[in-house]
Amino acid sequence: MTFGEIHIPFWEESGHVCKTCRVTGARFWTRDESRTTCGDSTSDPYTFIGNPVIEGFPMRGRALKDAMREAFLCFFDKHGHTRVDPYPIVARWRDDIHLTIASIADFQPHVTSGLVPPPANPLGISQPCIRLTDVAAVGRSGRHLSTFEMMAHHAFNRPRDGDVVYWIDQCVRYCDEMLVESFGISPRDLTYVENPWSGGGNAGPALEVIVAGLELATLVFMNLEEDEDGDVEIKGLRYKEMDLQIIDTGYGLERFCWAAAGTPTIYEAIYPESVAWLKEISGFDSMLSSLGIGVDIDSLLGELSRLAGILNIDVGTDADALYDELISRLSETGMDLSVDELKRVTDPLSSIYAIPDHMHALCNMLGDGLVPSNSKAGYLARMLARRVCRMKDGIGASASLAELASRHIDAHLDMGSFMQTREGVLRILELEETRYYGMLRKGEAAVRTALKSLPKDAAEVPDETLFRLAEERGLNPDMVVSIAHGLGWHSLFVRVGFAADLAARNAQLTKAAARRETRERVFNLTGLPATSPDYYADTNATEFTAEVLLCTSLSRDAVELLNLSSEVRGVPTHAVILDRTLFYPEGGGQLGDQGILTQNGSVADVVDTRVENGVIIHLTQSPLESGPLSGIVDWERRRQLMDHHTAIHIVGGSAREVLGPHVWQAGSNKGARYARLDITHHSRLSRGDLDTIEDRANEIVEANPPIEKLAMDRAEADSTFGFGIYQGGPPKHAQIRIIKIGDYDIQACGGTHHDEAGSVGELRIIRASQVQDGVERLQVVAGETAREHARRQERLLSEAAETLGVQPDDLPRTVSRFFEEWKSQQKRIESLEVEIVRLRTGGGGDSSVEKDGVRYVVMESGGDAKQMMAMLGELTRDASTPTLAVLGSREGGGTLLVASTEGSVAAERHNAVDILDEIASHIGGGGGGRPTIAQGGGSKPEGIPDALDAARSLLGI
RNA sequence: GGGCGCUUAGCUCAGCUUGGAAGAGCGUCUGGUUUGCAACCAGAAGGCCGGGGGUUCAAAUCCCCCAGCGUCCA
Repeated sequence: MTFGEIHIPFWEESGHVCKTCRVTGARFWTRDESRTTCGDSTSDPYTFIGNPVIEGFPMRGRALKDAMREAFLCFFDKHGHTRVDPYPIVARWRDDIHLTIASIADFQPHVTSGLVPPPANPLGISQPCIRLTDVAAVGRSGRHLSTFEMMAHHAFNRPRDGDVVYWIDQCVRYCDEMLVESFGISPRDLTYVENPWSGGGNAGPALEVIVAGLELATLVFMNLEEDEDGDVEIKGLRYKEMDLQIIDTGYGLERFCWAAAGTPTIYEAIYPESVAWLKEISGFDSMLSSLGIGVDIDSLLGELSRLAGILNIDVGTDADALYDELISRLSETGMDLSVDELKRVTDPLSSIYAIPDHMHALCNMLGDGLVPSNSKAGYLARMLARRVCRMKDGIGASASLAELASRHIDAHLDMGSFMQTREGVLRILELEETRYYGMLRKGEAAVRTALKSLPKDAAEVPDETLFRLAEERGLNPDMVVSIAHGLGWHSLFVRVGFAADLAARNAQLTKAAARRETRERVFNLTGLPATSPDYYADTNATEFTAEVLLCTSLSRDAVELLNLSSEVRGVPTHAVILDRTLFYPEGGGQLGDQGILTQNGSVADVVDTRVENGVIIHLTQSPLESGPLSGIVDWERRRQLMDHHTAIHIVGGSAREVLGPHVWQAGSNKGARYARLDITHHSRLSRGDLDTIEDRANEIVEANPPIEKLAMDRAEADSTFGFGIYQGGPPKHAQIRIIKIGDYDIQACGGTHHDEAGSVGELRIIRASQVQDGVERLQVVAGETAREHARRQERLLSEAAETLGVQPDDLPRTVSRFFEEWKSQQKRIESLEVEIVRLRTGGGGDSSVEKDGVRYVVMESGGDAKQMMAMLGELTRDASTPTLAVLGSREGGGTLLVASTEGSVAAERHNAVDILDEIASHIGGGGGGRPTIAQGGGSKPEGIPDALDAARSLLGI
């Protein structure tokens, strides 16, 4: 028996036989002795279309999903599973993925690694998921979705401890019984295909559950983890058995719905209202009848779906070849139509199908408090919003994005379970749509410029141009071509295969970027026990005694790697590890403590404190011996850090209250000199907004609620307070510390905080800046720093006011008056200079010599380069008097200008650059320019007369 | 988190590759013209070319830093 083969008593008991698929070669189990294919091969078309295989579910859309979900969960309720509420769709408890992509993602990494117990065992769940990897196929394949619910039953086993809930045999029994009993699937239609799974460092045998050509579920038995010394080898990697062995199942809710509805595509089963409405407002049916194709649309769609299920529609596949294939397959079933006709049906239809799917994903993401952005998870929301905008415009639907959302929410969602309000979602989508059209408008100019050199009858846009427009301007090739058509390039089209090349190019760039350097470990701490963090017991304590466990010197490279904050004064030379400490190490955005360690009368300055794996490292400027010492934390600094940290929590709570539930902490930094808080928000913040947030924050400070510090298990904290507590990022431990400031703000946080909010004192939000789209950075000062900030502002004002000799109140008016005056005087100087030039160069004066129809002007003009240029203009611009002028000035180390009247005999006869090169040596410099105008400079102003003489003799005058 | 791009007149944008007199369209103002117009003609005003360094005889243009904005990817 090799890896992945599954022998269980259930097979024999239930009359299953093992077969090998004649198409794919896969091993599969079936009750149908005559079967020769596994059910999931190119020879297994969907047979449930028009002929549902799941019975007893006559409803459609949301009601169908609700009924399916309930039937599934109910079955597992009855079989000893605890029902667990779904997790949010934005995976904020993880730092490796942005969106929840599977039910098991809820329990990674801490539960699956064994660090934290599962919320229940075994458990049943229906987890909304979003996967955007195949987003391009949504709407086209008939079965792809970007968002779906993964129904699942999970069990977590520890066979080594004799703690086994159930394993493969029981899992398959549950699955089989449920499909047959609860959903009325005919046992003979079921196949179980062996398809071992591996990925992300784990592996295990797995079964795909197939009915009527449709994969309904996957049962994964995760029991292996990557290990160099493991005894199982899979795809070149070695694995060993895990302590924790996990039943990881996934049942596609929407696929169950489809199988029960038997509709041509999955979209009609779950979004029937949206599909019908979009067809209506886009005039799809009238378009169809005007097309006059003699084929029944429903049977055509059903046939397409059947085929699309077989033909693998992927991003980057050659669409034309696919269409040819479809046409020939269709004609086999008696449907004759041209590629063009087929496209005119499927192109708008794919949008009509994809829009509800995208809206579902988008509303879920925004409902969970996500703010569209140009990076991270927010970008994924923006991408979906823009895809919808493009598609709805493409099919000529007049509804706005917000209208689409409004209808979608009414038909398919329950806003009550969301963090964001309905108004909030619609408002954000309005903004997104505005941005989208702004981008398109700007895109028009970008396309015009990029294509400028391309002839109007060109057929192809250079690849490089398309790549650049896509990356810099967000214009995909189709958009570029359609904009170009509007601008007069009528024959342009996107070359076949370009989309695939673009995807490949992105993949390559991504791969290159992924080669990230693994961070070097600065300290070698092996064998050291975790330091006792005594600062938690009493955040006001500053003096302590402890034992030195280790003191090592720091190399310059090590100091470099530490990336010290600007608040660290001096360079640390040693790292000191104690058994216990009151020094708070940098963490959760709060900078490390400073202070002193005293031993036998000698004092070591602690300039910063860090932590690695629970071991706290004091960075000192002198070595210490093993043995006892006493330490004092710089209380002034620590107090300031606490002021700032507590203030940041209060401001976060206040911002959420003022701006809305989409406000999340996107990062923070708390030093002694200032603190900043990055929050997610869809618009720029005005000073008025900041004032409102600041006022509310100060109200909270004045209300002086107690600050509770609770230690809790992760699962308990999740269920008590919700996922909002992970403002500071994914939790790193099984036990987490909760900071609860009244009811204003509750977060998991490892920082040091006051015991009462009032201790923060004064709190001010100095300014807001945008760190990325959708993320605003608030600069906050509190306590003494707030007072210092106010003093500093006053000083700036009074200094500036003093210089101008006015009162600070009059500064804005005075400054703008001075600026206006400065500008108008600047103007006046310029016009006077022009006048001077006119006076000095009138007719060339005495320096003018006429020879062979050319006027020669060689003179020392004075003035700077700009004035001289103006003079040259006066002298040479008049085409009726061909002129060659040579001007010199002693300013700026000596400046020489040579110019001729363009297009005249003077220009034909002389090259200004040649003349300049000849004479520039007299001022010890050089220069250049065009044949009709040259300028140069040097470092010997006194050589100007010589240079001009040289010019005269050169010109023979 | 990693790229790439943009910032020039009140607005929308050229100019930068290859350094050499700061441009266009729209808008504004003045005058003309017209029964009338999102009309036409003539002219004018309007620019710290985002900020700061550097290279150069010379920088909107090349290099570095900062800021603001946009966009792609993870």
